[in-house]
Amino acid sequence: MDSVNGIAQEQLKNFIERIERLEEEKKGLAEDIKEVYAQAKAVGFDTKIMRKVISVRKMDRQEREEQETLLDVYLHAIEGGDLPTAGDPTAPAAAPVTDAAE
Amino acid sequence: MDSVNGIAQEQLKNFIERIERLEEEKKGLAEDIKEVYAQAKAVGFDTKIMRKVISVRKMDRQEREEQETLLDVYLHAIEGGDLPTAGDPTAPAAAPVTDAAE
Amino acid sequence: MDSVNGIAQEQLKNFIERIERLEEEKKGLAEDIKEVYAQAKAVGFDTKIMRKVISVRKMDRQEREEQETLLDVYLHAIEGGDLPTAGDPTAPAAAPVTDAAE
Amino acid sequence: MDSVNGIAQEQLKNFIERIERLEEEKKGLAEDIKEVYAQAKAVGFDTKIMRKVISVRKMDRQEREEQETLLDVYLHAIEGGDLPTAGDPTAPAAAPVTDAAE
DNA sequence: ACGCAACGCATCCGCC
DNA sequence: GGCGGATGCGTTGCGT
Repeated sequence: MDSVNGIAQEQLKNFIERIERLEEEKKGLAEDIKEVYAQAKAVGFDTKIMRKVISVRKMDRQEREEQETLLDVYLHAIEGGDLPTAGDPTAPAAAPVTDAAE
Repeated sequence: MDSVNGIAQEQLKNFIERIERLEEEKKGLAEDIKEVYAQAKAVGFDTKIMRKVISVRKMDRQEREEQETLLDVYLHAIEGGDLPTAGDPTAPAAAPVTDAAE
Repeated sequence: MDSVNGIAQEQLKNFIERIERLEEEKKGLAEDIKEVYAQAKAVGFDTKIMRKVISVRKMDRQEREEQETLLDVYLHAIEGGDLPTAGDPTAPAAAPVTDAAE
Repeated sequence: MDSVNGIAQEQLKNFIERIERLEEEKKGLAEDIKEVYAQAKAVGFDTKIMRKVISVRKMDRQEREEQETLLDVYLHAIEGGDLPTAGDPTAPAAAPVTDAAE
């Protein structure tokens, strides 16, 4: 029993150390980012606006991805044979797919 | 004028791209961390407890650091000569209140 | 229907007023605190150091609390019977890593 | 000298304890506020919207206050005789009045 | 005017 | 799928 728990303990220690290591690195990157902002400010840029710009660009990217995903869903629906009977005009190929929207 | 603004614009672009790059990496690390937790959970560890352990260890470290900087600040105050001559009622920069804590 | 919405509205009004009242008081306390610092400064204390001292003491308290809750969480895990029978490799909720800290 | 520093220490201790006490109360109020939001949520209100409402009302109040202050400044300027020669359109009634700022 | 710290907000993850 | 809690981000205010 001792050896078993010992193994578990060793495992746990490893997990925790890995996580702490990764968080260290993450923290380091956060500091790097701060520094870049500081540099930008030092040469006269308005960091507040920069942040806005970055966040907008981020949203754009997210939006693009969402649309790609949506497209994938459509393509899948077609391939999968979920396609409504061809020739039936009342069954739109590009139907709501409501859950994808939410 | 065009060239001047062009330069600034170039600079800005560089700053923003650097930041976005760094944030990408940061995001990657966050994902790595999540994954480690997932692995730990998969072999039976309680992630909630793990998180608690990690946060406590983190606080330990932070507290040690804080105390060090507090000490620095004391020393600085003394060295700085801001310390009034003893007997001057207007003065002690800040006496140790350690015993008051308990 | 009118009376129903009227009731909800009344309720909402009460909630909001209570919150606003509480925030007023909070703001008042913040001002009191500022004032105490001002007094201390007026008689020659270094407020920067005072702030540091207070923050360190705060961290002390927080750390103590965190450790207590961590302990609780350990006990809970044990009591809860979630603890696997010793020898079950899938199991230890989270063994004490105290020695790993140093 | 010992007694002098002793006095200062006592004073410092008092200041710090007063501040800590006040911060305790502040924290208590913050918790109360959270609780009220929780209650509101429990009976079906959207706390996000509530927050918006409260912040808008706050801004309104601030705006009103700003305007009152501005009015005071005007009145002061008139009473104080800092008023530019009447009839001179180039000398704005709302001139800097720097000391009013303090 | 600057940097720092507190606050509130939005997001995300885990739990129910 | 909703809810609560935790984390990280951005904003504001304070002190220097």
